[in-house]
Amino acid sequence: MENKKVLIGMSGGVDSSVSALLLKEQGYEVIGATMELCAGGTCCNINTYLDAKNVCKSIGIEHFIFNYKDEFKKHVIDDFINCYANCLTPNPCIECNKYLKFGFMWDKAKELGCNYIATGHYARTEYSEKYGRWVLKKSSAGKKDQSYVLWNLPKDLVEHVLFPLADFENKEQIREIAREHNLKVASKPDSQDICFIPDGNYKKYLENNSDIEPKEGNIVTSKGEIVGKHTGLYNYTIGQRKGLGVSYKVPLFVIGFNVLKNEVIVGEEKELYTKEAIVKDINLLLFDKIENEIDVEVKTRYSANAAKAKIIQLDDDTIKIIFDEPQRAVTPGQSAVFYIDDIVVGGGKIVKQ
RNA sequence: UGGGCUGUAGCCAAGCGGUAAGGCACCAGACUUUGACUCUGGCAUGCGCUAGUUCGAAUCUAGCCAGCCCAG
Repeated sequence: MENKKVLIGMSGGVDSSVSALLLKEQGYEVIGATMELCAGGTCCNINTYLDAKNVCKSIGIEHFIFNYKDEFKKHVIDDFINCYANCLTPNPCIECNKYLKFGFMWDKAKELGCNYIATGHYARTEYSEKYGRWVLKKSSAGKKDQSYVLWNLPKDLVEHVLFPLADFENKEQIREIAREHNLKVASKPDSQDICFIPDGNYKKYLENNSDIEPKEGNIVTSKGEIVGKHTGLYNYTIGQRKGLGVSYKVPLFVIGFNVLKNEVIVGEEKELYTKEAIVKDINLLLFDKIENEIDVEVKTRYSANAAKAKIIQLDDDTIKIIFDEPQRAVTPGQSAVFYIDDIVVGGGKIVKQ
């Protein structure tokens, strides 16, 4: 008999609550799990647990709370701090998905005898005849699609992952379902900031939680002209325009850093475009290895449009991207995710432009 | 001290007699994994100062002040 037991990660929000409900309606044996990740975050306050527990109670499933604070600190927060300390712009959600949701939580699922793990992400998994394997795909949600933040989940896990929201096109439909079933979280606002920095003030967070210290320096143009002062390299990301406090003939954007001289380098918009990029720490989902150059579409930021490009695997851990058209603000630390049609080929972390 | 030039919002800058363009910065809102990008909206009753000419002046005139350049 098929094992239809699934552990679903529940954040106490609308998406994961409705996901649990849908799985139950589809005949799965559902267990809800809420991860305790950090004290005081939007993901981990007392209401989070209560909301999740209440939802589970009203749809009639079991609910557990698991403490992963240490793991979260080690794999997500420390990485986040490290990135900023090295002038990289991190995606903490990607680390959290890889290590916590689709790592430790999967271990827990197996312990509980589950064959599946589920989350409320807007993404899709399905078996592809063409490729002869389970694939991760974009959801129907268009702009809300979250396949980008899932590129780093373990390849052999794809067939054990369920995304009940795969076919929904917008969040209103999901809220509607929640209302129909009288779930109290139906109107809960979307989360958006980084969960462990609820006020969005990551500058203050870094200063209070790491060795990083504000160290003033010059803002210089690519030609070496000093145009202003910065408040510490970690406060800036490539492509940034606002908050420089520099007035110039044309808008200036951050185009790079000179770590040795503690300088932020700024330039005009056209200086933000690059034709090539190198990514490391790659994870390939669709193929085991990329033999030759292949044509894909690449997203270099969560909200960026996919751009046509060729990718070449240089070694086990490295891929070179050559864009058909130069791309704006390709930023070290961010993930590049490759797609063929709607299927996630894989991805990697951008190391240099 | 003579000669020349300049003085418009935090910065750059149009206007050159008809009732203050624009860009940058900044602020607010939308969007958002990013105080990122993008979008939308806001931002000089006043044009170095003081008099005058005029129906009307940032625009013309006089004096003054400040800065820059050249000469000494």
